[in-house]
Amino acid sequence: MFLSTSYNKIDSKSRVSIPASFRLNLEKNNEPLILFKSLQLKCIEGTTYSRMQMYINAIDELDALSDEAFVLRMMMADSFEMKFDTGGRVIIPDTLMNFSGLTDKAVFMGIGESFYIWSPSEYEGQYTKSQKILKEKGPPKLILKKQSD
Amino acid sequence: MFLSTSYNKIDSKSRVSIPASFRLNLEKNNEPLILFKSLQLKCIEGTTYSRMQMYINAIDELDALSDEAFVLRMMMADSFEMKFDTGGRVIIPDTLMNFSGLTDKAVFMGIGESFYIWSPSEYEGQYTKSQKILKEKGPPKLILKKQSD
DNA sequence: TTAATTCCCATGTTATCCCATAAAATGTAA
DNA sequence: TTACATTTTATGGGATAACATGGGAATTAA
Repeated sequence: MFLSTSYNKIDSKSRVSIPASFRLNLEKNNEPLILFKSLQLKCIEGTTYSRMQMYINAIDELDALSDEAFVLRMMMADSFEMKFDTGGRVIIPDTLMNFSGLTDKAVFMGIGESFYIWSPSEYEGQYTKSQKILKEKGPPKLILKKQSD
Repeated sequence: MFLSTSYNKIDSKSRVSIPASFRLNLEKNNEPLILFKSLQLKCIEGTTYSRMQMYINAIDELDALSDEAFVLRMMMADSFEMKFDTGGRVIIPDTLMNFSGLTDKAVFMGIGESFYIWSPSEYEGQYTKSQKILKEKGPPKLILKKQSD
């Protein structure tokens, strides 16, 4: 799974190191990395090939002519399979750079099954927001159950 | 299970020994250790990989746009998988050190499925507080039941 | 040719590994 | 119980490997 947060530099060639622990997680499961525009937030989302496959399968469950299916198909069109260089870096496509407002620094934020890539300023804002929610509403009440897969 | 309390030193490299009994509990079940920011308290929380996996699974069950999911994702971003050196130590990430106010001494406090890491002063305060509540309200009334999983 | 892209190697920093020692706990025999 | 040996823990420091990053050569596209 993808955990923890790290700041990495984006160089003049749009190259950025994917955090080693994220890479390890992908290699361990022999999974290519997919980057795409987040549907809810102003950031890039990264995940495994097989989780992306689950999204695609989910589209088939929807009414093919519905707005939801339309939006999801558009998301697929803005998805990219990444290739790593020998140093563990990828080149972020321009459309994703522009969409997320990335320039020279990227914040990688592991959220379990996937991760977000933010511009530092956008990240700060979201983090503050989460702290505020936590303070106002308290921690989420969860019923944990052992997974069954 | 994580039980009992112990004080350990944090050295200049931010290394600290995880109490042997905690380590044994992890090794016995072949579980990696995860450290993360407590949602309620000013301390670090430690738990098993598989328990963290349960939290992640819970995210997918929630509405993706809900506040609960948002806070849980941030919790993942503030979580770290630890690697032990041959002496049973881990390096505590800077963000966790700062968040919990740790400097050169850590108090490990086992609470069953997970454990807390406090700065000594914070620990003292919490301990006194719990004693006070106990004195004022008396012992909590519990309904014990055998676990069924 | 001129960009842009891919590949490869160099570097400083940081984390990880490995060995040594000290302290504590445990065990054993008188 | 005492005295001593053995094992397990906690901790310190230095060597080594890994990581993030910069830059240049080779390759491809326009």
